[in-house]
Amino acid sequence: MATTTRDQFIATAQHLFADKGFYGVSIAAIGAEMGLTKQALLHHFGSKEKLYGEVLQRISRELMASTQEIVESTPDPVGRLTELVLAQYRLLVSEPDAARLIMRELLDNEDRANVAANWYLQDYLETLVETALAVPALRRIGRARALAVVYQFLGAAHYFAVSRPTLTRMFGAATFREARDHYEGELGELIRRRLVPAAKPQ
Amino acid sequence: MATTTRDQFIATAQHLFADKGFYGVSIAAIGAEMGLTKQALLHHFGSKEKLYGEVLQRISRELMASTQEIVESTPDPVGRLTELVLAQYRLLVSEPDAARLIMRELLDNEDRANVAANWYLQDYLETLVETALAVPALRRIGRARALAVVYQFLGAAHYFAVSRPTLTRMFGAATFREARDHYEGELGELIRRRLVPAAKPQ
DNA sequence: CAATGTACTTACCAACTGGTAAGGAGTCAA
DNA sequence: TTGACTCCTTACCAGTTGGTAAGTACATTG
Repeated sequence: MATTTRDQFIATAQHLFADKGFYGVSIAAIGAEMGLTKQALLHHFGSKEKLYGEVLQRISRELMASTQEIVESTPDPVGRLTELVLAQYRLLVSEPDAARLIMRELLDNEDRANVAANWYLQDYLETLVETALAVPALRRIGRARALAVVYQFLGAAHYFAVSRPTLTRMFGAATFREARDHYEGELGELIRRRLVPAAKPQ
Repeated sequence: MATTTRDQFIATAQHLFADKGFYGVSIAAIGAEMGLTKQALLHHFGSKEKLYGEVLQRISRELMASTQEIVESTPDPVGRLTELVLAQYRLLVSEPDAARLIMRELLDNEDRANVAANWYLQDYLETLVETALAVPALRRIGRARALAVVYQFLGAAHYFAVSRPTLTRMFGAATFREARDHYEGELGELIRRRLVPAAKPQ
């Protein structure tokens, strides 16, 4: 409970930036959300961009942590690849603000602070590709094509993690919840089927 | 070539909005991009939001067009579902600005003008789900779970359509191009494997 | 030629943007 | 009790935001 004002700023900013994007949120609005003035924010972080950078860095660290752990504990490539994606999915779904922010970084294509998020994503993708190339069914596929395969897994995970508001509006809360409850299992199924050797040539 | 100023405004705005988001682009900037003042823009559209709405509407119409056509021409559910996703993928990849804008709409969760994009997406998803439920391997799966399955396909497609800048920066233009060249084929493979009846219980 | 309409301009506005400067209130150590 | 430090404030700034008002330049039409 001993969250410092500084940490609260980061948390509040993460939520607002996820909601409206970097340009959509003013530092005054972030301050107001906490009952403070924007100068309190500037006192702690110096500038809006630096605050944004810290938000991104915190998210990156979180998302990177699980990867290393799985790599070390799961030697079998199929299991490792599956678990790498599913763990990432769980993280993104459990922190939708983080998921949306990363997605925005993917879109923004500006030089701003997105280096932080990209470092994480690059490391993560690199690991996925390497693992994919160790899967028997994918061994002779080549790096670029392996990237295509794992990117589909990641897309299926990340896209859903970002879609709750829209899907809820479209299909209602109950249907969304049911879909969400099945999503991880279905994602596992999708991956498993793709990693299995091709069926006999009909 | 007889593009009116109005159409040019929509095209320019689409590109800039895709790049920086609604709040990241000023109407003055859109005008300047065309060598005009922002009042020229206001003359044609009345307000920034209305322009944004028109951009979204145009994209929605484009993306909706292919769907109906495929539904009518492809009776087999597996083929139809596959083609619905692949056609959407092709469209999104061939118009990355549109893809990025739709993705932003997915994130924004504001009431602004995103109704336009959501109408398209809802119709499209509804069609996907219906088709999925007609696939033998998915028949007894339930609506919500079918939504989960097709959403994975869409995620795999849309996510990649949005990622060129980032992937290029990370892996270089050559690797990206190679991955892109394989992506549609791999996406088809992913879908096919998921729609086939489950393998014999190991 | 006058009238009307379209496509644009300059001039202006209040509100807000991120950021600087300076100071107040509290704590803590010498 | 004095000085220094942290955390926050009010006051202020120049630049930008979306938008209004009013006019200019130019066709089209009567």
